[in-house]
Amino acid sequence: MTPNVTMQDVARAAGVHTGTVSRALNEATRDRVSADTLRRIDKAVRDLGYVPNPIARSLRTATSNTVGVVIPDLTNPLFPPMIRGIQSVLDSRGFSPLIVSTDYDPQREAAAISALLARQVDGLIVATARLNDPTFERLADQGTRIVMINRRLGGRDLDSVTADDETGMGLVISHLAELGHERILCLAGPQDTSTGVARLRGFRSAVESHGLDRDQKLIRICESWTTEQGAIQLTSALDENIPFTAVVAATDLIALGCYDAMAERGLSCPADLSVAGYNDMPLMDRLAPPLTSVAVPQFDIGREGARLFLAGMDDSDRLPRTILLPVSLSIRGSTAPPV
Amino acid sequence: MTPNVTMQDVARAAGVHTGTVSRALNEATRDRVSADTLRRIDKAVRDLGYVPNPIARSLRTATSNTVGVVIPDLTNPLFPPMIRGIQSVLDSRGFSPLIVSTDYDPQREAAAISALLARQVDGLIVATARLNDPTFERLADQGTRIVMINRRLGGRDLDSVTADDETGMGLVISHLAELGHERILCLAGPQDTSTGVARLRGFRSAVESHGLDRDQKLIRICESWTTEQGAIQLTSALDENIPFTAVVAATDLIALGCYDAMAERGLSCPADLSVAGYNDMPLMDRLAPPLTSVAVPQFDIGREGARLFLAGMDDSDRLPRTILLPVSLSIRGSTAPPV
DNA sequence: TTGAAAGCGCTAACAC
DNA sequence: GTGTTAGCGCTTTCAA
Repeated sequence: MTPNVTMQDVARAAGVHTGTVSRALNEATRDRVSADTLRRIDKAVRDLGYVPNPIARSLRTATSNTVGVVIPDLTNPLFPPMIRGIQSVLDSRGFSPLIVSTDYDPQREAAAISALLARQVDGLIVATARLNDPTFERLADQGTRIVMINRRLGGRDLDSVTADDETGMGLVISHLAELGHERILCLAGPQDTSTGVARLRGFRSAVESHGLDRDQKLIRICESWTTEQGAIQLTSALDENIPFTAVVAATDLIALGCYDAMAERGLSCPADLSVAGYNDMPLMDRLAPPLTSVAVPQFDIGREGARLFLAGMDDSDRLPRTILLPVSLSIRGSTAPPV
Repeated sequence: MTPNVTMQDVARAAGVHTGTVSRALNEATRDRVSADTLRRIDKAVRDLGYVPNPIARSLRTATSNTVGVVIPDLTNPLFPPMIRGIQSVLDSRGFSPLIVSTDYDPQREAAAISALLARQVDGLIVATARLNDPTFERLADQGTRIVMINRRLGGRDLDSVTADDETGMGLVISHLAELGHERILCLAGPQDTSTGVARLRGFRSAVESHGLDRDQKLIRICESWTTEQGAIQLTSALDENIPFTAVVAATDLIALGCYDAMAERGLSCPADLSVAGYNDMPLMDRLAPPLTSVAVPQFDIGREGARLFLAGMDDSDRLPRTILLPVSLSIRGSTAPPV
């Protein structure tokens, strides 16, 4: 690889000892070195093309300047912008993200987390929280720095950054109510996640406050956040002949499944049924028809999550913070007045 | 964090020395330890919940079981599936990818690569190659293991996995020719990349072999692989009043730009103009209209790239291999006979 | 087959 | 302000 020039070499070239070189190269201790020595060391570093070995540093300091980023699925367009947000903050502080994809599988998640901890990450930014999973609280108790993004835990809250799901759902329902819809089908997400629960709660309270039909049959829980589940649930709702004129999905992928189910039945959107999604992922504005959706600030979620993480690094006993980011409604062609 | 149990602790518990523990825990040297000792060590490991510290291991062995993955843009839907492919292979061998996003910026790329090398990655899987960039050849000469995916280098070829771009472009042109198009506009990609060049070459030779119009004005080079460039280039082609009935874009994003430019002019696709993309990214089948595109095996590109990487790890002086993966054409609503 | 010992490159007490 | 010293946790000669 690189011709390994070590701190020893620099020390020799500058005529000082490695301890001094270390001090000179460290932001925090740099001022404890005389200006002249500093100059000689800097020159030696440049001349030799010295680049510090972070492995050795990590071994000594037991910190790795590395943070594990736990994502359910990299190919879900929701997450890449969050990762970008995370990287934008981490880069500026010399931290590197170690990204793992868990495929929504608790087993894989556990394995991935063990691997990350073994690699001595300085903490975790986690987008896969489930409500009744003690894993992260336990880790936090053991001193692992953890920030939840996208979803929160059930019990004691750790640092978290999520979008305001209840409000978001309220925006959709207001919009549909204004269009004149009275019976709205809700395809809720898995209820073992904070987003699944919060969006459903938002649906319920908005339906109530707008005086819409509160028929329990208008609520169906998807088993997963997938297109397939969206199609299955809408199909079976249609099969049951429950009347409704609009459907709001807990996520854009579920809404895509609605498109599929409707296509299969020869139904057209929004003529036969209005459809709204959630998250406003990239490309949702280009679908046929363009999807009305709640826009969540994906990049910002990542960015704020990383900031929270760094803040925690700087001050270990801060109280956990819960950040709720604002959402907005992107109104498009998939929603229209009922016929 | 974790109550740090070290190899020392295991050695003590098993009544042996650390050297023996090390041998026992290493696949390659495990058979040089007696069955009895092995048992005691394994028991101690379990009892104490010992997990090896890869940092210390890396410092000693100068390998990190880590590979840098250099991606231009994580939010480009083309890349996440490749990363999945990479992870699927790396996981099984205990390697971790270190993913960096360069934003198509050579400066950021250089910085990212330095950081990766400093972190002692065992090599690089690179999706950002440019034709006349000596960086990677130089690194390879210095002994860094490198696999190019998605794009290749210009000169001496390193290990690489790409899709068969010339053939792919041929498929599109054949399709359009069969529909009856004779003047096809090509929005080629940047010519400093192998994909940009190969797809344009494929266009030229297919146009020739089908006896279509070879007007040089029907070829325009985009400055970047972006929606914006697609819109700009199509708009200016339309402004110049060059006649054409179809446009083939070097990439789906460029094709999306064509959709935008056409919308702005009130043109409709495919009635006024057929449009074809390249890569067949996720969701392209759901656009309005669904985009005809060349499907490249994104996951497989990543997977084969990672395999090549591991093969190189196992046998340092293999000859570089160039893998060309087959493509197929996804015919959809954006292409139709000219009117 | 196992033990002893050295050292990967760095940081951090502690002296001076 | 700088040198000295002692490791961080592991692997790998070399002997026994």
